[in-house]
Amino acid sequence: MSSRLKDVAVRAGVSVRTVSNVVSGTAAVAPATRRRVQEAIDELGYRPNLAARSLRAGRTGIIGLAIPELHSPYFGELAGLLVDEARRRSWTVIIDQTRGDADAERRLLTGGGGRVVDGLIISPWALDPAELAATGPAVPLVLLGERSPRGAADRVAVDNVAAAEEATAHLAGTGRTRIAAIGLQPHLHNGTALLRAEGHRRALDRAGLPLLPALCRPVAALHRADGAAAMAELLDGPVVPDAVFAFSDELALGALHVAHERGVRVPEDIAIVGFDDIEDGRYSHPPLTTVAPDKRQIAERSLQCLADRIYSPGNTVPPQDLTVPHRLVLRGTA
Amino acid sequence: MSSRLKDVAVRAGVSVRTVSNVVSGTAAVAPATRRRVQEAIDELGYRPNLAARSLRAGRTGIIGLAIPELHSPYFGELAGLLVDEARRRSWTVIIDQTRGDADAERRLLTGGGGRVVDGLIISPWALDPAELAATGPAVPLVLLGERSPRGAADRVAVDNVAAAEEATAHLAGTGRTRIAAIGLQPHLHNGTALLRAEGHRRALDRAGLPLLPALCRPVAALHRADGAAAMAELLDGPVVPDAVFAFSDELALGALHVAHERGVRVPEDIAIVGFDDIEDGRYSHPPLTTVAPDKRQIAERSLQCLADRIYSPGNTVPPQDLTVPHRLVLRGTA
DNA sequence: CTGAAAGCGCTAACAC
DNA sequence: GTGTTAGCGCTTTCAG
Repeated sequence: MSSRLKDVAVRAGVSVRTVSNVVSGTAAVAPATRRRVQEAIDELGYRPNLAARSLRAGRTGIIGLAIPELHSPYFGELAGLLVDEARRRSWTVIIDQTRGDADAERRLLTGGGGRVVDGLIISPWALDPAELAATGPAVPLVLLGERSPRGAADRVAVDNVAAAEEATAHLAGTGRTRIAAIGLQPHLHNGTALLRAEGHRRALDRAGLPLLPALCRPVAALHRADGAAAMAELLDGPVVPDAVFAFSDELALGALHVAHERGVRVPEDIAIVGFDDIEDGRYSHPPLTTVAPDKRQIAERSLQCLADRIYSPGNTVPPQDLTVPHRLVLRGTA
Repeated sequence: MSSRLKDVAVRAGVSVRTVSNVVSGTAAVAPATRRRVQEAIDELGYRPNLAARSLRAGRTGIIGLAIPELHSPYFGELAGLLVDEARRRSWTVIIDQTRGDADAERRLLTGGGGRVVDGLIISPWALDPAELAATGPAVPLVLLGERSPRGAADRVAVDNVAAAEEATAHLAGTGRTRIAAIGLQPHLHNGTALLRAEGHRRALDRAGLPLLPALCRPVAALHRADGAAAMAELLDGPVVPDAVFAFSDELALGALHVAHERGVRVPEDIAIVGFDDIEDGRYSHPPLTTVAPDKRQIAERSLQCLADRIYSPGNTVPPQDLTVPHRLVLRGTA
C-alpha cells in the first residue's frame, strides 16, 4: 500500500541513500537528481515512516503533556498555548488526562507501558511531593505549579504566595474585613492550594484581620459546582463574609452564581477575586476580578526547559525553579 | 542508558524470545522462567521501545484529534471525552490545533510530514467540502460536524437542522416575533453554521414569522467577543430583536454579557438560546438555555468508526453518516 | 556526489 | 517451552 524509501529509489533510478538525502536535505544532491527523485516522491505519494525514523534517531519528536482535566478552561487555554509553542519547535504534543488519578500520574512518570515521549510536562495533582521526588522519571520532566522537593525536575509556576497575598490585600484595601477563602483541598496533596492559603493568611496578618476558620472553605474539586457549594455554605454559616478569595476562577464563578441566586449583590455586599484569568471571567456579570498568570510564558519556559535537557542529555545543571509573572486584573467583582 | 530486551535476556539467562513472550503475554512461559525474567525486568527498569514496536507492527497505537481550538470550552470538553474513551481502547491521542488554518488541515489529512497516527478525527473548519472530498486521506478518518460530500470519511454529528429548528421554534413558541440569529460565517466554509441557519429559517417559516436580514448577524469567529459584538450591533440596529438564537454557547454568553451591560433584561426583554451545552452556561446569570449535543456519544461513536476501519483495513463499507442525539435544555435565558 | 550495508529494538516464523 | 534469526523503514558510516 504505502511506499517506502526504497520504492522511490527504484523509480528514480538512484539509491536509497540519495532519496534520503533529498528528503531530509542533509547532504548536497545534484539538481537533476534531486528533480528526478522529487518527481518519484510525488508520483508515489511517499511519506516518511516516523516509527522507523524514531527508532533510528532514538527520539520521537513527541512530548507529553499531562494535565488533570482538559475541559477545565485554565488547562484548556494552557494546553492550547503549549501545543502552539511546541509546533514552533517542531514537536508534537501528546495530551494525557490524569483526572487527578495517582496511578495515572505514576505510570506517566515512570514511562510505564513504554517510552513514547522525549519529555514530559506534568501538572501533578494526586501524587504527593515525596513520591514525586522519589520517582526517577524516565525522561526530562517539567512540573507545573507543584514543587518537587529534591527531585530532578524543573518547575515553572507563578509565585503563588505573593499572588494570593496581593489578591487578599486588595480586598482588605477596599475595606473588607470578613474575607473568606475558597479552595483548600486537604484530601489531596495540592501544594498550590497550600501556597495560596499561605498568601491569604499573610495578607490578613498584615491588614490586622483575624483568620476565621469558618471562612476557610475546603472544596472537593475545583469546578464551578464546588465554588457554588462553598459559597452556599458561607452564606448559611455563622459568619457571613463580605469578600471571597477563590483559588481559581471556576470556583469564583460558581460562587458568583450562588450570590446571584441568593440576591446577594456583587461587589456591593460581597466582593470576589478569582485566580487564573480564564476567558469566561471576562464575560461574567459582573466581569471577574482575578489574578492573571502569564500563561504564554508558562508555555514558553516549560518547553525551553525540556529543550535544554533533551538536546543535551549529558546536561547536569540542577533542576531549575522558574517563576513567571502574574498581575492582579481589576474588573467588576472587587 | 536505557535497557533493551536483549539486556533483560542476558541478565535472566534466557533468549529475547522468552522475554518478549513475558512482556507481551503472547505465548505460554514456564512459571519459574517467568519469575526470573520479571525480576530482571524490574532490576533493569526495562521499558519497551514503542518506536521499534510500531515499526514492527505497522501501527502506532496513536490516533490524531484535530480541532480548531483547544481552549474553546466545547472542544475542550469533547477532547476530554475522546481522550478518556481512547484510553479505554488502549489508544493514545495526539491533539493538533489547526487554529482554523486550511494549510494545517490539509497537511494533517495528507499525512504531510510523516505517518504517525493510525487514524484521525478532525473537525474541519477552513477546508471546504470539495477539497475535503478530493483529498485522499492517508489513514482512516472521522469528520466531526462537517459533511464530506462524496468523500471516503465517516461523519459523526447531531442533526443540526432539526436542533436549530427546535431552538428557534421554542423562542417562537413563547411569543417572540423578532428572532435574531448570531453565528453565520460567510467567509468560511462553515457547513455547520449553514445547517443551523437553515433550521432557524424553517422554524420561522412554520411560525409564520419573516426572516429579517437585519436580524441575521455574521461573526468573524465563534468566541464570546464575537457574540458580544453581534449583540451590540443588534441593539443598535434598525430592528431590535426580542430573542436571539446563537449558534454556539460562547456566542450566546458574549451576547448575554452585552445585554447586561446595556441594561437589557434577559429573558424579559430579550430571550437567548445557545448551542453546545458547555459548562459555563450552567453558571451564567441567568443560566443559559441551550441545545445539548450528546458529547459522550460523539466521542464513543467516532472512536468506534476508527476502530472498525483500523482493525479491518480491507474494509470497504461505504462512509457512514452517524447522527447523535441532542436535546433542548431549558434554563433561565429563554 | 552516490552506492552498499550495518543496525536502531522489537516480533514472529521457523527450528528444536 | 525456548532459542535463532529475518526484517519492519530509516539514517549514516564507509567506500568509491
